[in-house]
Amino acid sequence: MTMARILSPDVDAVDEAPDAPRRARGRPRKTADERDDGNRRLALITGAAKLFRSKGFDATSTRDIAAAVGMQSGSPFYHFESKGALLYAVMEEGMRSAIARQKLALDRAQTELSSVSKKEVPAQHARKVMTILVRNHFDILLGPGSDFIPVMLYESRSITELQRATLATLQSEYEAVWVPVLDALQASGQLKADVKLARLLIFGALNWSVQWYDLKKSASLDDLANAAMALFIQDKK
Amino acid sequence: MTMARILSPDVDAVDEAPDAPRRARGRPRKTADERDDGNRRLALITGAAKLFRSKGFDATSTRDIAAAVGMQSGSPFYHFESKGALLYAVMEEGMRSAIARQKLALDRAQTELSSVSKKEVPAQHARKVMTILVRNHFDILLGPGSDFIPVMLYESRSITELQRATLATLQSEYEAVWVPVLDALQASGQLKADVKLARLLIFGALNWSVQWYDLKKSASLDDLANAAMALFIQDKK
DNA sequence: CCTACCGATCGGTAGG
DNA sequence: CCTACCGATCGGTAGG
Repeated sequence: MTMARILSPDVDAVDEAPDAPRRARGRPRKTADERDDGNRRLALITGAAKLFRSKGFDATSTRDIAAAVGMQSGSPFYHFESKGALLYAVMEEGMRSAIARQKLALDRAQTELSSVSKKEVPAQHARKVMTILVRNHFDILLGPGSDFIPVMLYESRSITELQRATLATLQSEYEAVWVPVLDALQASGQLKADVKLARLLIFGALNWSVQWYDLKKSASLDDLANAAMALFIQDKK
Repeated sequence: MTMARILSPDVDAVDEAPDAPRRARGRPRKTADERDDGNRRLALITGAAKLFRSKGFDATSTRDIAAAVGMQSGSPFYHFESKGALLYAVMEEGMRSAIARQKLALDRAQTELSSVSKKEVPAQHARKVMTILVRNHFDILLGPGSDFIPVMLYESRSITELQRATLATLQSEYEAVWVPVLDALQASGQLKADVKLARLLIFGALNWSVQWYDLKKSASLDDLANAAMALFIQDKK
């Protein structure tokens, strides 16, 4: 899990500072406390994400969040400037994690695919990559610990324009991976719609699943991914 | 516009009551006032819809709504029991209007289609009907006065379970029209995915457009509908 | 991190 | 529908 490192780079940086004021050397307690600091921050983000997703940002009080991680009502503000800063932290962490997971999924698939058929028909290759991307996206949206991205998708009204702009950069990074794949699919006749609109519509279809998907009911994430592929991408004949 | 009648059936019913207590016969002022009552109620719903869509339900105060229609802070509660009741009224009106508009669009298309080709290939027919449905759906989501359905789609967390259940009935009515069309498209090989999942994914793709569609930018609603059709529905060859 | 607290806002109501 | 108002809740802070 790279979450903690991504979340609070500053904490790690201070860890080995040469002239820490009143920190006795070799006292393991302090070190434990510091790591705890990061954990508390992370706990707040995780707890907030869960509540923001289920109740919405506005309907969640900072007291709710504090209680969820076993703090008193004022304590979250020791870690975050404001409720909005906490929301933004959830979203940014969600995007960084999503980008990392997408890279990982592609790398994993890359080695598998290339070992099977080094020089495959480009159209077939594009289809396989697209399947990986879709399946991974469903995992990010609906899999275990999937509160961050849904919060980002459905609560972006509550962050500032500047924060939205920063997030947009990360979102572009995430979507950039899809563009050449969609281009290739269109070039081979497997995707008929305008590529830009197709991308928006496809993400809509996937992202909306947050509204209706129920783990306990029938369809698995694999089923979902297969249905989405069958719907969007035509067979190359 | 059938909105007013749909919204407050009770008002119309009382209008001709034989023994209205202190209402002088033939005083046109009173009649005007009563019609105004309906207008105020409708104004509240319309104003609330606009605010709920742009700021969200929780972030909109009943004072905001009152101000938007030129009332004092407590006055909305003369027309609605609670803020939640106002939200629900927006949603229910949105669904009833959407169902009515969908029927209208289909009727209009029906006469056109049948005059051109009385006995058409079923596959071609299904495709045309689907195009009508998609285009109409975009109109409901993004066209003029399109605040009601977006509010219903994105604020349903804030209504009660019972209200959600009632809305679900209306939503089923709306979606029921799509089912045979999708079945026909699948039967003719123009739709490859599982029909139920396809329906959910397609509605997702359409509904998500609320998040990104910008009237001022490039694509028209026709463009959108065409792109969606090209993406989901394959050509019958 | 906790305790104690503040100012602001909010949904809603009584009484006209 | 307006005026005046209430109780509750909320984000946030000071001071330890």
